[in-house]
Amino acid sequence: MSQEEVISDSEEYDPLSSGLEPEIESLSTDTDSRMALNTNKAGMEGLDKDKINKIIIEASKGSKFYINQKKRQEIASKRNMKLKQEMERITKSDLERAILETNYEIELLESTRDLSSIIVHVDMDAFYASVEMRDDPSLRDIPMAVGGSSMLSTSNYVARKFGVRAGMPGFIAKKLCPDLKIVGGSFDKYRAVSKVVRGIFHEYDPDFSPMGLDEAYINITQHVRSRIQHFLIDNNRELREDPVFDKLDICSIDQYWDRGLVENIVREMRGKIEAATQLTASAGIAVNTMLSKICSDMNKPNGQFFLPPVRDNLIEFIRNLPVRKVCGIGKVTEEMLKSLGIIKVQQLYEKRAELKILMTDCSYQNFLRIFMGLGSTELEVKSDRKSRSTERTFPEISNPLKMYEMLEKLSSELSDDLKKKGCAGYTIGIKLKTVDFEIKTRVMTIPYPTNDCKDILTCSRTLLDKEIALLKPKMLKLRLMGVKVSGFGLGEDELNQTEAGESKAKRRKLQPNMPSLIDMFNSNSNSFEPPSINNSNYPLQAKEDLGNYTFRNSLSQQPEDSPDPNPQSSSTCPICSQIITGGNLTLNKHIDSCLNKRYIRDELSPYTAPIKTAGKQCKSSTNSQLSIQSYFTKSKDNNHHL
DNA sequence: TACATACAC
DNA sequence: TATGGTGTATGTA
Ligand SMILES: Nc1ccn([C@H]2C[C@H](O)[C@@H](COP(=O)(O)OP(=O)(O)OP(=O)(O)O)O2)c(=O)n1
Ligand SMILES: [Mg+2]
Ligand SMILES: [Mg+2]
Ligand SMILES: [Mg+2]
Repeated sequence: MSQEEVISDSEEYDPLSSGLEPEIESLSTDTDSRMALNTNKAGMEGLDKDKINKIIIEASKGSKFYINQKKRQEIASKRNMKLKQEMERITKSDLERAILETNYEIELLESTRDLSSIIVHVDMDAFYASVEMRDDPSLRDIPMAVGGSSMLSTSNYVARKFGVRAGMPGFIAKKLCPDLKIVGGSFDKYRAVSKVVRGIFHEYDPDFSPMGLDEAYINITQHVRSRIQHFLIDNNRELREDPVFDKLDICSIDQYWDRGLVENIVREMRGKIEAATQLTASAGIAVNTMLSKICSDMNKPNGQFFLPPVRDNLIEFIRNLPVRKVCGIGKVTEEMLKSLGIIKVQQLYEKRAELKILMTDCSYQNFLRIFMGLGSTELEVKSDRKSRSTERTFPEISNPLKMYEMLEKLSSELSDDLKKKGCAGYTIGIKLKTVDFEIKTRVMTIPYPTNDCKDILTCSRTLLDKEIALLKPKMLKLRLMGVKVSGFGLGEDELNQTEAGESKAKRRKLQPNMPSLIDMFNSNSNSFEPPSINNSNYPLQAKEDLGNYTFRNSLSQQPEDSPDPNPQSSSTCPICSQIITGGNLTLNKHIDSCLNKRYIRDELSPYTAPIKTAGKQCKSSTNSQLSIQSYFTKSKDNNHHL
């Protein structure tokens, strides 16, 4: 039972935990949350977590990945301690005031409660794995997963019993389950299946909202109502025999939330999916997206769960759940809340005043809505994509020439993709992941939108060169590179349609006369970024295929072009463009200080979980401050509404 | 705007 | 031997 006793033999000496902050360290409750098995998934109930985690940790220990996870965990843990201390320091009077405020906000929110919509969340069971099992019967009864030895996309339910799940490296999964069969996937196949499934969703709600390939939110309110209508008034005999009405006593359209009817219709939809694809789906039925999403997991696989549209029912339902079940609350938020003593949604409610004081308004509002069981009752119209990107993991690269080659491939891919989609953006970015799993992103904005391969390459090279220069004399060792274009503004099609579009288009019409990026770099006139310096002293072996890129030389000097400057000369800081005199030592010191300004803002990084998940943005709380104030002025006269 | 972080699938 | 790829939202400066 007592874990302290069990782990004593594996306890490590941790230099970070000695000395300075003994009381904080001793309070640490979270040591492995980032590495441990995440059982928040259907089919993973009742596993021997301790045994599985031991294997996972054992297989991971000492790896660069593990070290990085540990580091991040430490940061989050410290942030959580501090948060807890802040909570303990809240004064009684502040708390009382916050309770009054929060109760009033709850009351306002309560008045927005809408139980009228039937929101269904449908999600395919073990999607990729099920497709592969369907197509290869030998996989059907054995533990299997889709992916490779370094990463699994998903696993079937047999494998989940061993702790094997999506996002787990295959080689670790093999340790958990030596008989695990790992098969490679084919995205095209899943996309094709998805198309079929979406066709069925469309029959029930033309405005359904897909989330990824295997799931969607479907508002079937209208479908059910018109189905009743036809059943009641249509003289068509076939419709009168609509089987979903079997043994039900439906005599009015107002009975559209009838449990039997709604469940039959959802069962029918799942049946159509299975008939069309030989794959099973599960569904959740509730009054909003937040709840229906949770419900679709309740009876997985091949099941459905109906949450009655009754306020007290759904509040009881949600409050008994661990906060982690809620979409948008992941590992980090779970741990953060745990440090405040919050595990179940009920405790979210009990600590509402503390949360109001401690959290940003956005997070706090989100927690309010969660414990009240509120969510989106309308599905959002699919909004345009805001960015496109491509990235790749590879065996370590530390030679910049190889990095350039990679950027070239990525830029070309991204450019093709952008052109195919007919979009172009002002902002070009790169993503780098070092072999230590540290992630850097760098972006630059240019004066006109582009989807041109050369432009993307030029910019991404500039950004990369800057990082290389910055890190010198340390070597940049990468395991991943990526390129991204964002800031689309208006797409090509839209440019000439709206009025705003036209004026924007006009502003961009200087394009024909606008110098190309390359020209801008060459002329060095008023360049939007200081010219990059690549005076790194890596061994740069000339390669045949470098000749293709005439702009390469204009972009950044080759190492021999800019040898290490005279130790006494002045140079430009690649970060702030300031001119630094006094040789390399001074320059490096300056760069270090710039680096610190740039990357080390705060010992504790902010807590930044995204709130928006599915459905329409909450229209509520546009002016909660005003509401609170009006409450206080009002409450002087009548505070009975508390 | 730029960057890091968290989350979903 | 080995820990993914694509996209969005949020906090801070
Ligand atoms: N980290 C992840 C999670 C999921 N997927 C892919 C594979 C899944 O099959 C598909 C759908 O994701 P789900 O979360 O719905 O998981 P499954 O459908 O596999 O299982 P479940 O039955 O729990 O829905 O997305 C992925 O590539 N990487
Ligand atoms: Mg699924
Ligand atoms: Mg899914
Ligand atoms: Mg969650």
